[in-house]
Amino acid sequence: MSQGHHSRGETLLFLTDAQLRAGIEAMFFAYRGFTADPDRILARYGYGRAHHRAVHFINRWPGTTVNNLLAILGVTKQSLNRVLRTLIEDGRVESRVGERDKRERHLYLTEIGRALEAELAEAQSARMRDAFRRAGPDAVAGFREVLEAMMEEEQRRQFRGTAEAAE
Amino acid sequence: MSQGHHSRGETLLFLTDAQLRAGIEAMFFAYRGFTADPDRILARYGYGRAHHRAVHFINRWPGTTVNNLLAILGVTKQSLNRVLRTLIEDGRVESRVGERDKRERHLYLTEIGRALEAELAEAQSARMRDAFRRAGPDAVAGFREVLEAMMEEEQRRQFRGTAEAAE
DNA sequence: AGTTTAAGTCAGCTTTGTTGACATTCCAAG
DNA sequence: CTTGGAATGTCAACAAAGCTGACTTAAACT
Repeated sequence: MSQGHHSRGETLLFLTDAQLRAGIEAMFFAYRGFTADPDRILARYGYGRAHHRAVHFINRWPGTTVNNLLAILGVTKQSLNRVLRTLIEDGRVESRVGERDKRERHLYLTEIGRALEAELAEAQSARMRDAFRRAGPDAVAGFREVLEAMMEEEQRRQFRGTAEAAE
Repeated sequence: MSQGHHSRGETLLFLTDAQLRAGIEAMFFAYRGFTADPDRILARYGYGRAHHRAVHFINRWPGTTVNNLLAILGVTKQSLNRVLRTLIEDGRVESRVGERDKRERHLYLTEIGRALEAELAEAQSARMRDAFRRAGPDAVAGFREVLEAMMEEEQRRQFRGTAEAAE
């Protein structure tokens, strides 16, 4: 059992198995809380988490192509397509054939699509804001650092892209 | 955008939409990284995330009953049962009739069940340890605080239970 | 004796992932 | 110019893992 043996001049962390396991369980429980509010809203519309993710990232990058979205979401195109199809049928997403390259489809939220996105974002932001307020500014910075360090390399690059585009 | 502004007193935080959205996306990407390694291992055994969760918590609380596990995992018994049945058939989990109350089944990992758990835990811990080391001790404390604040009330109580039992 | 509780089963449905096959479009080599 | 391959997106079918509802069995409680 890895005794967290301190060490190094720099990091000097006692990381026992118990601490790591607590971190793992915290991720599990927190992620459930994180998705709970949107899930309730989505259920009212007959949507699932996959719809939420699509709507979120289309809102984030209007005009993105299906392929772009695939790379961000990390699912197969067939899986994304099903979700996209229902959103388009319901008039929440618009798919425009590319002008330069007609193979591509550019995706946009419609008026009611934006309304849905706003409703979901507000619910999720409220919980995040609450958690941030309770934990305080220093904790928030640490939270972000650890999460970023936990991503796969490719996701980290994507995240940095979105995060700085956000400022 | 979003100047973090540190007015103290309590926790005055300026939380812009961009900051909150970055937090939301960080959770999304980090959770994917968090589950990526175990997913690869599970696939080799023909298991899924549901099996991982069951094995994790049975290891955590040996002798726990089916009902306990249901409360922790937050799924229906039909759903859990399917997973549990395959784990028992494969000889990774043992189900013992309760001595005090014979209606109950107490769950334990077998030798090979513990081996699987250890393999999964090691992979997930490695990434967590790495993230913790890179982010540093203060960041880790913040990470834990924010995650705990993000859980639903009931999950938070459960987590505190597991976390302190861990120390 | 009658009710409640714990566990499990059967059936059927939904969401969201997967592969495989296929149509359309673009582009570049011949 | 044509043609063959790569890129993009769609359709079909299947699997994992959630869900609800109805029910059984055994044990415990009152």
